[in-house]
Amino acid sequence: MAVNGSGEGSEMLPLLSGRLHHAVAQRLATQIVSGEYLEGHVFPAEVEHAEILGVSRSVLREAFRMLTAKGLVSSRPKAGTRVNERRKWNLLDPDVLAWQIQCGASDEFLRDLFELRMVVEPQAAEMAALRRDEGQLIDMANALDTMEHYTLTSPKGRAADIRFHELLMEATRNEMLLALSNSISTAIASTTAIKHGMQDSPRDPMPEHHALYTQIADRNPAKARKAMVTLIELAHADTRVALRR
Amino acid sequence: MAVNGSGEGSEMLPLLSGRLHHAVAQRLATQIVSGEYLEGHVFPAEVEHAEILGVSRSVLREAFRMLTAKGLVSSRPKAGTRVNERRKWNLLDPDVLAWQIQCGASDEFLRDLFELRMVVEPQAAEMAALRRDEGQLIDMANALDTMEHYTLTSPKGRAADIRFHELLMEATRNEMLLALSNSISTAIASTTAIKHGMQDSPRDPMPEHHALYTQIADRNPAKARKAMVTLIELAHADTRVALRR
DNA sequence: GTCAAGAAGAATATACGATATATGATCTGC
DNA sequence: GCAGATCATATATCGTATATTCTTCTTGAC
Repeated sequence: MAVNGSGEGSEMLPLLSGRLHHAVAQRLATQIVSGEYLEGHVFPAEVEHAEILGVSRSVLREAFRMLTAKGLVSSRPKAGTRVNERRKWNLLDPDVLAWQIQCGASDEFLRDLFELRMVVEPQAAEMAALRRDEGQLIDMANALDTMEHYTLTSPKGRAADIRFHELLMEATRNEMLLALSNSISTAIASTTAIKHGMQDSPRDPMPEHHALYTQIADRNPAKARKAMVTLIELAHADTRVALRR
Repeated sequence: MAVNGSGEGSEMLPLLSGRLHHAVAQRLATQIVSGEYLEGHVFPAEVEHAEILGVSRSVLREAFRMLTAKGLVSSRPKAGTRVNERRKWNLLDPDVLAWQIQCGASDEFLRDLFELRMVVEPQAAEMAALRRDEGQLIDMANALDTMEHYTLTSPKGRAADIRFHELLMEATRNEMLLALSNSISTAIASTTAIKHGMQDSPRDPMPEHHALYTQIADRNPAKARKAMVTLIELAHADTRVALRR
């Protein structure tokens, strides 16, 4: 079998959770987004690289396919596989977003992320207020209830939070806004987990959520927008203090 | 060798342009987004599927890795590989976007796409007007010049158009907005190519582009926003008539 | 007799290694 | 400076072994 031969390989593969190629891809991706391998870096030749990592070439190749699909690397015969310039990365890919947060989000990253939210979500709140149907409204109310009950300190509460925003985006009846929201949500989820993983009591996020819900229920686009702006501003402030800036 | 054995394989692989796995991935992706294989569809077992397509299993697997990375499919042992529900697709991935247009964009798709542009780009124009520097302004002017010279009927002209919007997004100094714009641009580029591939004279798009440029040069965020709104509205109208709706 | 829980089996993706080919960057010669 | 040869490299194929998990059957209890 010899997954990790003699004294050889790095063998810090993260405990081999699921599929191997996925683990390898995650490992390489993390090293890339963390800046350990910077733009233009060429990886060792496949055969050598494979035995360094202690996996077969097929696994390594499939891992690189995933990274290629997300724009992180590109490989050409003879030239080898190299790290792409940042502008080629699929920054909105959920995985890429998650990896970046996992590797310690930079100040600029958080600024850009919340700025993007501020561009998209207030407008989306307007649209949701105009287009939502009764079923979505009920689901949103339920999501808020479970969110209030479990609070953001528990995974269930955070899931409800995500579900609420997802329903809101669903109410815009625009698939692409929904996709964008999904990407952002997964990113935010990580920061939220960090934020509430710390003990210094996080502020209660329910008031602004209820306010937003009310405006959407009332079909009031202008006020829904303002409520969303407030919500994002508070979330941004919370995240900043939680990450000590 | 035996890429396509006896009377067997489908062998309609699109002329084997670049890498094989890429071609296979594109073929499968196209069939998925076109609705030929709908949500929940399970593909044949790897061995069988590979010989149906006339490629090796490794190639097929690597192709599926790419599709998995983009959320189109997911595969588990014993269960096989199946098409994911649409809400799991990375709709903002440049490739996914391009594939969808290539397969004939639906009305809803175009509506969503331009709605997304209308949400993001006017705001981005505001930010660009406030944050652009002189270098970017010069590059934008050059892009407009070449765009005007070659017109949108030539690839060079279309490239200049894309470059102009890219520079605008770059001027927002927000990496994620830039990434989002890149995704949208590639999608729009395809429609633009179609639009100007038809003879019924396309309207001259330069006036609104120059107007937008002027407002950004003047650092006037409010007017830049309005100029962008106008530009998008016109583009949307053009696309709609070009695609006969 | 019906239903639920558990165990045996089978089909499948996953992983490994060896080998052959095509590509393109680099060097060589003119 | 340009054309061709060279050689390392990604690419592609095949055969085999393993791990997973869905299916099905059995077993047991109600």
